Parts: sequence; C-alpha cells; structure tokens
Amino acid sequence: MATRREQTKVQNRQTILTAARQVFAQLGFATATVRDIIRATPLASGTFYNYFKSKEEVYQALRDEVALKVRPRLREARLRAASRKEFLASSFRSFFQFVAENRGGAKPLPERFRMDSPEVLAGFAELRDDIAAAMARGLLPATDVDALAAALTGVAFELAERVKAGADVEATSRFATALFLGGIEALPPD
Amino acid sequence: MATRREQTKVQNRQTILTAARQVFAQLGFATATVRDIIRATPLASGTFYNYFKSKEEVYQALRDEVALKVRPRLREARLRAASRKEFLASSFRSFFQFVAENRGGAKPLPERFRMDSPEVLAGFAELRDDIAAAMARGLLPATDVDALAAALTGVAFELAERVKAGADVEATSRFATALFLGGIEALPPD
Amino acid sequence: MATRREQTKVQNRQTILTAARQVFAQLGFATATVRDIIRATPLASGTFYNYFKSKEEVYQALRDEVALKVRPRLREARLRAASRKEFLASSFRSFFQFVAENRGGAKPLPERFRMDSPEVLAGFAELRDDIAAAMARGLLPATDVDALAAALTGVAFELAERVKAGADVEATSRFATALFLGGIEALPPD
Amino acid sequence: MATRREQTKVQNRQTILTAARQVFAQLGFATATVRDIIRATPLASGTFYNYFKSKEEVYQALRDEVALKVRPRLREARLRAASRKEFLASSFRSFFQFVAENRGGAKPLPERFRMDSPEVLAGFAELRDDIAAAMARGLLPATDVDALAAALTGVAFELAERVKAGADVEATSRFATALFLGGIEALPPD
DNA sequence: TATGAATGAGGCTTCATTCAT
DNA sequence: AATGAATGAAGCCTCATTCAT
Repeated sequence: MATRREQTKVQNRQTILTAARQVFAQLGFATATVRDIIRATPLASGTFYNYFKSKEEVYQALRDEVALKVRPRLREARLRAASRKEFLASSFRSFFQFVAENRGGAKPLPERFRMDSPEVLAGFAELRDDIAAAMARGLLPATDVDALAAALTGVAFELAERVKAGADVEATSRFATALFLGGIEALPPD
Repeated sequence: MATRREQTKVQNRQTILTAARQVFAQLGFATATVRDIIRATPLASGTFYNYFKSKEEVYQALRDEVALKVRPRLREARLRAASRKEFLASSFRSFFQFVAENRGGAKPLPERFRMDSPEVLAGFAELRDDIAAAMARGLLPATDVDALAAALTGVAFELAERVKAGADVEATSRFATALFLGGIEALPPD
Repeated sequence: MATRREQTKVQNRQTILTAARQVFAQLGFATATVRDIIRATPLASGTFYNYFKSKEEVYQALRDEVALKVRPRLREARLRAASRKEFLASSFRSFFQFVAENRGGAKPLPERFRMDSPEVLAGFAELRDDIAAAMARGLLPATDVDALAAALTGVAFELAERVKAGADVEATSRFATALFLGGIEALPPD
Repeated sequence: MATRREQTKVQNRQTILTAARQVFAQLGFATATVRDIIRATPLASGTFYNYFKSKEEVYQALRDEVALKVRPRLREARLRAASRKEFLASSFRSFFQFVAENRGGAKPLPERFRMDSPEVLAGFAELRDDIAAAMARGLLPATDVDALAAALTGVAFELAERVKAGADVEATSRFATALFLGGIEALPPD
C-alpha cells in the first residue's frame, strides 16, 4: 500500500514530467532550460533536483515513459501486420495521424509540434527494431536495416512537414506506402 | 587589387565560418554558443561581431555557403540525366559525395533544423523544377511533384547522416537510387 | 512572525539599496553600473536580480523610499504653520535636515534627473495642494500656484546640493526662507 | 595662409564638435558614447583620437567653444544692466528664450533639450561670475554668492520645465524676476 | 521532503582604444 | 593624417545548482 508520502512523490515526479513534455514540445530540448520546466510547475526549483539530476535525465525518463506507453500499441500493430503493405501503411498512417492531431491549428505558439521531441524520437527507435523483426519474419526482404530505417524516417519527417501544413493524412500515407512498397522490392540485398 | 587588409578580412570571415561549422557539428546549433565559436578561433571575442551580428547569422551564412556550393553540382547532374536511373543516381551520388567531402565531427544531439534560409529554399525550388521538367520529359512518371521532392529530400538528408558517420558513398547512393527506382513505378498517379 | 530567512531577505534588499545610494551619489545614475552596485556589496551578482530587475528599478525604489520618508515630515510642517514665515521656514528646514541626515558621498558629475517616479510626483502634488490651501488660508498671497511650487522646489533642490556638500542647515534654511519671504510679496497677482 | 591640410584639420575638429553637441543633446553626457559621436560623423573611429583623447575632452572643448561665443553677449547684457531689475530680467529672459527656442516641438526625439548640456552648464558658470561682479558694482547686495547663484539656478531650471511644457517666456521671466527682486532685498548679509 | 534565495560561471554584446596600412 | 578592423575588458543578465531552513 502506498503511503501518503509515496503518493506525493509519484505525483511530483509526474508533474515534472508533464511540464517537461510541454516545454520540450514548445522550445525543443536544447533550447529548453530546467528553469523553464520548473516555471511550468507549482514546485520549487530545489524540488526538481529531488527527482532528476538534470535536464538530460528528465528527457530520458520521458523517453522511457513514452516507450512504455506507446511501444505496445505500435508494436502490436506492426507485429499483427500480415503483409508488407499492412506493415508500412499502419506505420505511416499512425505517424501522420499523430502529426495531424498535434498540428498547430489556431494555437498562438510558434511551433506546437517538434520532430526532436522524445515521443517522436522514441517512435523512430521502435521502428528500427520492428523492421529487424519484420525481416526476421520474412515480411521485409533482408537488406540494410539501418539504411531502410533512415529512409523511412526521412520520408516520414519530410512528408510530416506537408501534413503539418495541411496535407491529407490518408493521401500522404498512401503515397509513402506505395513508394516503399515498390522500392523495397528493388533494394540491393544486404 | 586586393590589399593585405582585405585579404585578412576575408580570411577572418573564413576562419569564423570554419570554426562555426565544426562547433555546430559537434554541439548542435542550439547548444553551441558564440563563445564556443570564438574559442575555436585565434580571434578576440569582439572580432566575431565585426563579421556577424549573432549566432543565427553565422548559421545562415554557413547554410548559404553550402547551398551555393552544392546546388550547381546537383542541378547539372539532373539536367544531364538521360534516364530515370541516371537522374536519381547522379543526384544522390553528387549529394553524398559533397557530404562526404565536407564531413567534420560527429553531432550526437537529437536535433532537426528548419531549412528555411533563402539559399536552401532556392535549392528546394530547383529540385522541384527539375522534377517537373523530368516529368515533362517523360523521365519521371506524372505524380505529386511536391510529395516526391519531399521524399527525395528526406531520404537524402537522412542517409547523409549515415554518410557523415562514415557510410560508403557508392553503397548509399545505390541504396537510395534503387529505392526510388522501384518506388516511383508504384506511385499513385497525380 | 518573521523567520530568519525573511529577515535576511529584507536585509539583503536594504544592503543593495544602501550600496546603490552610495554608488549613485558618487558616480551619478547614468555612469553607475549594476556591477558597481554589486561590488559595493558582499552579495553575488545574481543576487541583485533576485531583488531588482535592473538599475532603473533600484533607482525607482530608492526615490520612492526617500519620498516616502520625507513627505510626511514636510506635510506636517506645512499644515502646522501659523504664519507665512513659519510655512516657509519649517518646510525648508525639514527638507534640508533630511538631506543632511542622509548625505553620503559627493556627486561630481554634471547631471540632473527627471523626478518622475509616482512617489516623487505625489510629493509635488502635495506641495502644490499645501500651497493652494495656504493661499486659501491667507497665509500666502494669491499667485500662480504651479510657478510658485516650481520655484520652491528648484531652490530647495539646488540648495540641497550645497547642504549635501556640507553647508549649514540653519543658515541655508534662513537664506531660502528670507528669499521667498521677501520675494512672494513682490509676485504678480495671478 | 592656411594650407589645405590645416583647413581639413580645422574642419574635422569642427565636424566632431558639431556631432558631439547633437549627441550630447539627445543622449546626455553620461549616456553618450564616443561611438555615438563617431557614428554621427563621416569620419573613421580612429580619426576621433587624432583630435580628442576622450569623450571628456570633447565635452571640455564644447564648453570652451560655447563660453567663447556666448559669454560676450550674455556678459555684455549683464554688465550693461543699469539696475538690479534689468540684471535679473535680462538673465532670465535670455535663458527662457533659449529654452523655448530649443523645445521639442514636433520632433520625434524623446527629449530634445537637456539641462546637463555643455551650453547650459557653461551658462550657469557664467552666472556666478556675473553675480560676483554685480555685487562688486553694488548692483546686488553683498550676500552669499554661491547660495544666490544656486537659488537662481534652481528657479531657472525648474521654471524651464514649465517653459518646455509651453509656458509663456515673458510671463515666466516676469515671475522669476519679481520673485528675486523682492527676495534679494530680504536676504541676510553675508 | 519541499522550499526558494544565494551563488558565481558563463551567455551575449558593446565599448574605448590601438595600430597596421 | 585618415582609416577601420582587432582587441579584450566590462556591461547586462540568465542559468544550473546548492543549501540553510
């Protein structure tokens, strides 16, 4: 059973993580400061250091948290994929959907969605693992895993800009899926 | 005629740009400081401000310089292309070659930059134009020009990171070329 | 109840204000730097900014503090005055006494400040009101209230410089009182 | 006969003095920088130091120049004064006229006229000398010269603010003259 | 554990001044 | 003399982090 103290501890940790998520989203990791995070919190500056040693550590924690929450779902989708097409389509669609849901809209903030956020980067780290697994399953041909992951990432990032600017999620997903569906076939074996 | 002083001025500017390139490569733009750049230089702190108003301005100058050097190469390669494969292969190869020639330190930080300087944007515009021209020539099938340009850009930039990290130029070019050669075939018509 | 920390906070604020008073007196406002103020203090540079946002803000605080201390005295002196002479004499004496009590270093620089903080302006307004009331009481002849207030202020401030430099309070008060006692008689009616 | 070189020398000196006058008028002595003066000039920064060692030195030169030009006229007016009233009236009137002529008008600058300008301060230095001379002549009663000069200065400065704000020069001069005409009579002998 | 003031290193930038040309 | 780039001290301020309460 959790004592009162333990509950507060967990709550404070969560408060900081939530604030950090927002701050990173708005300012980017490198630009954001610990002060920014604290300011987005009702806590005192010293309290931050009871939970994290530095900005880097919050960032790691955020990544871990995301990975823990997102990984199962995304992984499941990709593991369940019965075909190459399904693998690609579900990957792209879920990513562009995420981007679309988080695109600025009427928000006054300079940039609401950032490619270097822990969430997104964690997502791409997953991708590499899943590609390797798919190759093992025979769903994807054996080729340079890292190069393929990089290519997928690049296309996803760059088309995401178009989605941010209002491009249609479905059409964009279809475009990317088709491109890779045809392209993978032609890749040199590793 | 160039006087000694004028030479020194040009040299100092180059000294700063070179130092900035290294520092940005090692620390990333947001983390790097003007002091870091100056320290990588035999010059005094005030001298920096005789040449650039801020960190942002050096960064712009750096990007413009790169864009200015790489654009003519890419343009020429694409115009000379007699086949789809040549169009893709020469584009990728020129670009990765340039990246390899200019590779400096490693950049370990997770960061992605907006490519929005005039020079870089002009580079994108050129790519778009060349793709459109290639479509008109029948070298590329008629599809969404902007999406294709974005996809090419994304793959090029992302694989460039691998080249910077030491990946082979030829192999990387072949990979990218094969991917698009197969993929373009499968793209939905516009 | 005042905790130790609260006491320290108040003390530090006073430390900075005292140091600022001396520094401004010696160097003048424009020449003095925040560093100068900090150096005249056992505190660290960052601490200054826990209390004041800028040099301007300390200056305001200083003026407000002075105005707050001196105004009640002057007001009371003027309201209690039973004769024109008493009105003038007690006003000048109170003011010069205050200046003498607070005289610090010498200010050698040629500089005059705008007295435009709320507190100082309120002080002027009070003087004007008291003069108007004195006119209504028949203590002062009916003449241009604002001009008279300005003249009194000017003489008071300018002679105050001499008091700061060591001039005798009594003699200076007598001088100013005599000047206005004779002068007011001769003023053109409003 | 002046050689070309000597002419240029004189011209440059004058260029710098003129620029300095404007800069001091706009920014005040303490706030103005040598850079500001140079920038208001077609000359190079190094050239400044061929003529003056520092900002202080230009300031002195400006004061001297003004004294040389203004002193004769003002002094003459005061020396010619046949009566105490004429002495005071001409002093105040010429000062308030100067202020009125230089008041901001439609100018966009924050503050066009400054009390700490060399011109004004030089003028007040004159005043003290002339008061002493007038006492020697018997035009003014023997009293504390410095205190009287301070009082005149204070009234002049403070009423000048009203003139700046649009008050009538004649009426203000009459007010000040009457005040001192009556007041001086009553002053304690030195 | 929570607090928030204190700290001083270090960020950016401007300044007066020098000095090679 | 005139030039203007180079210099580095010094300005202002924010930051991560500590530590007494």
